[in-house]
Amino acid sequence: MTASQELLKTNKTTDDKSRVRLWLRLLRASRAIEGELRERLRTTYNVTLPRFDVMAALYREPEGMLMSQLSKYLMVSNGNVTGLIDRLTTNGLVQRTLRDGDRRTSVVLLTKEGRKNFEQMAKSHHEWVNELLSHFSPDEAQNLAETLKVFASDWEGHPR
Amino acid sequence: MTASQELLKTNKTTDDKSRVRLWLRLLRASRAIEGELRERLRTTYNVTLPRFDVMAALYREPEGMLMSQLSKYLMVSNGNVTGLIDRLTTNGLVQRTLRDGDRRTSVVLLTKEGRKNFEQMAKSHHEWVNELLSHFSPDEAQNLAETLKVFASDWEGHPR
DNA sequence: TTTAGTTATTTCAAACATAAAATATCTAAG
DNA sequence: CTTAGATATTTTATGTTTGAAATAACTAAA
Repeated sequence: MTASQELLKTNKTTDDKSRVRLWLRLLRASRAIEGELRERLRTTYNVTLPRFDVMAALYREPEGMLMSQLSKYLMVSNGNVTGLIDRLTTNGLVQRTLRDGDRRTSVVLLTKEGRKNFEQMAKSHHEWVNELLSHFSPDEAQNLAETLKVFASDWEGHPR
Repeated sequence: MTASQELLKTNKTTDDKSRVRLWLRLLRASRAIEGELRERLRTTYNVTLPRFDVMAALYREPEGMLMSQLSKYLMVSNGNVTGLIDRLTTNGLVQRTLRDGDRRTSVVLLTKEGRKNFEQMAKSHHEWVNELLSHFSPDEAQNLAETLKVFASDWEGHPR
């Protein structure tokens, strides 16, 4: 075996292991942060993480979003969004409106109460994230975020 | 306002935004990868991701694990593990044994069929992860993994 | 216009997940 | 020995999530 073949083999192996390890670390990191945020949202605001996520998505779009847009943006199934919106609607935080000429679609948006409610939570959420990621310097955070950008663009369109 | 105060303020702001952005990217990345692996596991092996995760954990411990160890390692609740193990047991992939002198605990381990079954899936899983993370070079992957190590150590013990 | 195919959403069944309460067992202080 | 507290697991109620099937509405070709 030549030196370059040896190098190639070595790289392949390192490669394999390092990527799997990276994936496991990535998964553990997000589970840890997600779990902590979930608990704080629950104890502080009596809200679940999925509901917070929905409200965060809707807050960014004052004009509202289609169910399918929400589903794609949050990367969860359509049926899942239906249930979440149903429950948020029951609580008066969200409302469905029929605005298009398209009667299949319903535009979902935060109610006034929903916006007010979210703004409070968002402030805490913001601080918590900064606390939980305080290990990273601003520069590190920026670099890391840039590195992870690929996924957003590469896979955005994947239908579920 | 002095120059240093200005700088401080600027840094604080950058800081805030970059960390939140990092968290959102991290979350999107793991959701994207997780979703893809979930689908491939389902279509190829007719297994759910949570069950795969349990089997992966047990595979690393031929002597078996306690329910509480599993729960902590996978970062999910106790009750959740009970259900997963129940279903895996029904399928003959996992078994509970009473080995200790402690009758509260049950040691869970893969059956022979479970091990054989997992080994097949693990091979594909390994390849898939390498494919899905192929955007990262081995060096990048290694560095990134090292960077994310903090979470494993910082939060490992957090009870849920 | 009719209708075949597409798109948007909901419904459904099963599984997954959480948090709190219940159960069972162990441990150790008195 | 008794019992108060700790530990390990399961049970329960509620909510989340998926994937497939059903429903409803739109679009465009014949």
